[in-house]
Amino acid sequence: MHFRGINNIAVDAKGRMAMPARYRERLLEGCGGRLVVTVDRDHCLLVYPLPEWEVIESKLIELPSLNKQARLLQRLLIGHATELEMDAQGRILLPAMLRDFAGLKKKAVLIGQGKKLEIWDEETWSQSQEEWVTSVQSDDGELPAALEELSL
Amino acid sequence: MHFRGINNIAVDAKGRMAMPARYRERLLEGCGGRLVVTVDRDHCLLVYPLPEWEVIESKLIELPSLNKQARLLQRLLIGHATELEMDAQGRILLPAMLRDFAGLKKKAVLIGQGKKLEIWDEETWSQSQEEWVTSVQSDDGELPAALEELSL
DNA sequence: CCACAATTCCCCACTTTTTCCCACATATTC
DNA sequence: GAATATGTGGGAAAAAGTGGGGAATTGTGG
Repeated sequence: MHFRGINNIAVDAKGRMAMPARYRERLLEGCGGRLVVTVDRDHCLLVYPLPEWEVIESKLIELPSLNKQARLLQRLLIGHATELEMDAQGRILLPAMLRDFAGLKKKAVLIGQGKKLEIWDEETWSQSQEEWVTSVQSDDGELPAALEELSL
Repeated sequence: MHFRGINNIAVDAKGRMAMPARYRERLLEGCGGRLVVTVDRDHCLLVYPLPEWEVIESKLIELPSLNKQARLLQRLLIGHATELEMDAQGRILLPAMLRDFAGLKKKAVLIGQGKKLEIWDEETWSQSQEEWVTSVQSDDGELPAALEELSL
């Protein structure tokens, strides 16, 4: 019951993007099509089903307010969080401000990431992708313990 | 209940490939023909029976979201993981994006690797294979502990 | 409070992709 | 060599993706 996989999507002139059909039924059942979009440090957008988001939001709010990193995270994530719904065609309208943040142009990419979805500008995604493929295998020195033990 | 051995397979114009007959019955019994394909850093594709994949996926999701290496792995593996089923002829349709990633052309190679299968472009495979035969025996200096104790 | 502008929403129509099915070719087995 | 199983290709129906017009709503300024 997790999001996974990659989809090419088009963002039209009005800032709408069609949710892939395979996700729609699940989104309607799971949360009545109510979603929350916010931003990520890596300059992509995050899409959560509303109930999932609320869990994350309360975790964020609980963070110590005197910690600078925590405040930054709160402003970034909670500050940009926008609730929106799918229209009758299964599309969502991304607010202009969030589109700008992620540098979204016409072509975008939607990535399933477990509890959430990520939206990337296509160009940004493919560039980052190449870097990752090489960087993941190169610096094996700094891997956290959990990663070292991972068996695929 | 492990996959092993190597098969030459053809990828047709629509991106379909026939699963070797000896695997089909097992795949239907084990997971109702439900498979997950994702990518590997070595530019090949990995095919898991759905239940096997879900184990790996949950491990990945549990990794700390603030760790950069973890995020890269998540985006690479979960981000490309696509669920698919065999059709009536025992074929699977590989998404265009994954075919591109692995550089798949008409001729490919399917390799049993225990819990999973690997799909390689034939040319890439034969090239890599030669390199490995030489490189595996050369760098015995940096083996992790588990490898040092391995008795073949 | 009204008028105007901008944005959002809803609907329709078109294009592209995916899916399903059938048919044939090739290989294996008896 | 016939019969079964496997591999391969392609066509057509269905579904999904895409774009745009116009109504409705919101917001702004006079």
